[in-house]
Amino acid sequence: MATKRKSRGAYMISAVAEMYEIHPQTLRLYEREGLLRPSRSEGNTRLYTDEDLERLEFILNLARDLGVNIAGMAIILQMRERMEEMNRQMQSFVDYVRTEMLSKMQQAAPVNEAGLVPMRRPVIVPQPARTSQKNRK
Amino acid sequence: MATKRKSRGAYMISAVAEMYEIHPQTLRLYEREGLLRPSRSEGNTRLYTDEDLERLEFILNLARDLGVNIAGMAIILQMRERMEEMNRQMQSFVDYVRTEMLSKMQQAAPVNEAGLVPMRRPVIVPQPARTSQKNRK
DNA sequence: TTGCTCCTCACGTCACGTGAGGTGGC
DNA sequence: TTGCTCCTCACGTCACGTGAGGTGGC
Repeated sequence: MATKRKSRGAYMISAVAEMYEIHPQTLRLYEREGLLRPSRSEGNTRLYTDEDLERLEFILNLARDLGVNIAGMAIILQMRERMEEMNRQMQSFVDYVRTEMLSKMQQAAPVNEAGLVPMRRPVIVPQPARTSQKNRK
Repeated sequence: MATKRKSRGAYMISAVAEMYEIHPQTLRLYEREGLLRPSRSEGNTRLYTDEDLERLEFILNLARDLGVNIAGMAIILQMRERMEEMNRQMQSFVDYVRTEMLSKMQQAAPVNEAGLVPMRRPVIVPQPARTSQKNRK
């Protein structure tokens, strides 16, 4: 399951099926249900990119290890994307505040940088959403 | 489904079953599977609070309208809690930054408050997680 | 007693995964 | 031609929801 991919190519369905020990029909099923969207060759053959495979690994974790059905996987994938977006916005805001406070402070009355952000500020450093639910119950 | 509750009491299983048109056995099933945790009376009778019912509404939305199975619901409920926690932390950080910048600024060189937070700052006001997935495909 | 509660066991239905069968392009 | 691809149809299994049946306390 922790299979690592190195190349940047695209994989045909039988290669993916073998890598993940999954039936080709199941891959087609997941696509029909909207969980995966591999591109197609000119001859209409599915081509799975590394990004597709990362998504597939997440899906297989939900399906096999956790027993989630397709409807649940669709929602969970969507929530995962929202959490990742929230993390990005949070990080961008934190970065903004750091630089903005720094420049404002120095402009007003120069202080050493460490003093600008008090050590007792709320801990908000976001843990990436990633695969963390795997480790819970 | 948008049933509103006003009282602050606790409900026995048949009352909840009637309110939500759900079989009492299904409520017991959801509890056995860990989705709901109603308290019990001294005589061991389940007592559903308003908080339990809010959670039940969310569960029924997932089960009936979206077709999510129990394993999926458990994960989605867990992710919902994490998103709510992230929103709280985000809001607390925003509040902190506002007050802290305000005080620092005024302490350094008094300015009108509107000038402290530039209008072009990143938009990060978090939409509450709530039931928003309902409105997406 | 009545009408609720608790529990366990069992069944019908449906979603998911998989297999078969037939087609077509590199 | 061989070995892949595409597709549809159909079946077995299992989870979910529900019903029955028997118990006990307000």
